[in-house]
Amino acid sequence: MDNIFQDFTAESELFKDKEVLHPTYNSTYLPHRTKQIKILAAALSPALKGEKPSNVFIHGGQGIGKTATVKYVCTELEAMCKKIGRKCTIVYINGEIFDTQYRVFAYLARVFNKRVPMIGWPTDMVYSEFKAAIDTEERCVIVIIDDADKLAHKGDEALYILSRINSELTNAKLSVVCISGDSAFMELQEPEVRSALCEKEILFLPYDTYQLIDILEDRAKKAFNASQLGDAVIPLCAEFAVQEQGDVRYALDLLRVAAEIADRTKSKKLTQEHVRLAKEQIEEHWIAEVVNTLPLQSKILLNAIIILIKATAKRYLFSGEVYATYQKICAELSIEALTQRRVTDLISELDILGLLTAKVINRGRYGRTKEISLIVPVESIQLALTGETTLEPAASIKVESESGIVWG
DNA sequence: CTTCCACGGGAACACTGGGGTG
DNA sequence: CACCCCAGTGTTCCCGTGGAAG
Repeated sequence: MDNIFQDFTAESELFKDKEVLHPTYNSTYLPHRTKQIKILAAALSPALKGEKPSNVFIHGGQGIGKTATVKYVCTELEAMCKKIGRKCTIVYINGEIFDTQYRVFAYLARVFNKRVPMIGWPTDMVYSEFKAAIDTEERCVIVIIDDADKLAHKGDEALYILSRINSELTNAKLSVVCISGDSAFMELQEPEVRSALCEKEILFLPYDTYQLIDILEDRAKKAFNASQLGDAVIPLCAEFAVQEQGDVRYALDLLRVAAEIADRTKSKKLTQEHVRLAKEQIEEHWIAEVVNTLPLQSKILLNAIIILIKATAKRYLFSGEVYATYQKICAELSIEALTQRRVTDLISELDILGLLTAKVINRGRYGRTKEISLIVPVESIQLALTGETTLEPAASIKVESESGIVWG
């Protein structure tokens, strides 16, 4: 009997260093971003003279090098400060994880060795702890807030406070670098906050096909044994990524997954066909991942939507019918149904996640509603939902066009 | 001009999981 | 220990509102 790990022991013929293709890999090779690097470096350079760097607002689409650029410039700055003996601390905060005012300041305080619980204290107390911690000596603190838009709706108070903290500091100086995938987010801030945080503004434009090819070729050189890489594989990845707004991460994922497929099937060469397969697999995985991490109520809602779509064969659904079906399913499962108000929000969340689109329309005499349509295959969602045992009884629910619901 | 439906903002509430104090 | 304070989350309740069909 073979050992179950037998298949995994073989050295890959294709990969030299797979890490390079991973999204967490920090590349210092940032072609086509020299302009942005220069502007950012100039904005932060006052730190070298013990002056306060400008607050910077960086925006542009997903996976086009914003974070990588900032991290690169900051590492360089830190190194230079060390060399010339300046105190400069750079704190990186991901607004998706630290998404409330309290969490941001608690984390910041902890970075400066204050013992602050991650929950429990009044926020202003946490804030004073942080302030006291940094103001003990002359130093420069640069706070990078990545995905600042994620923080914005629940914790935008934090941005406001950070934008004016310097007036309360005597020794230290603090600057904020906001990174946002959503360019509109800063417009929603109060005018004073906006002008304070946007002393410098840097826009990242999506990469075009040729720039993507550059980046991918560099990584591929490090990741693969060159002879195994088929022609036009990289251009194809680049092309697909351009369709995803020039997302490098997506392009690298494609390349990595394609290579894994080639590896698994023991192919001699990495081909375009592998890339196409990878594209499908990534999409499928993504849907499964998103659907599975949804709260139960959203899964029920999604279930209602696919049942309706399959039963009526309509391209668009209206919120009224979706809610009615949702209620029936809840009844069947003996789960308390949420109110329509709440379900409206859940639908909007599914929209943001990218599983469906929901457009508000007015049907005149027939009122206001949301026009809902899935933007991923019904089968994929159904597949992803099959694991959910709670939903199993719902599978028997049948729907008759407009008139209502019949039990099957 | 009315009517209709549900959108979506806002307040208020219940709960949770942590604090500090007497 | 009991007790109240605090931030945060998910929800309900209330309600003003859009805008084309009738």
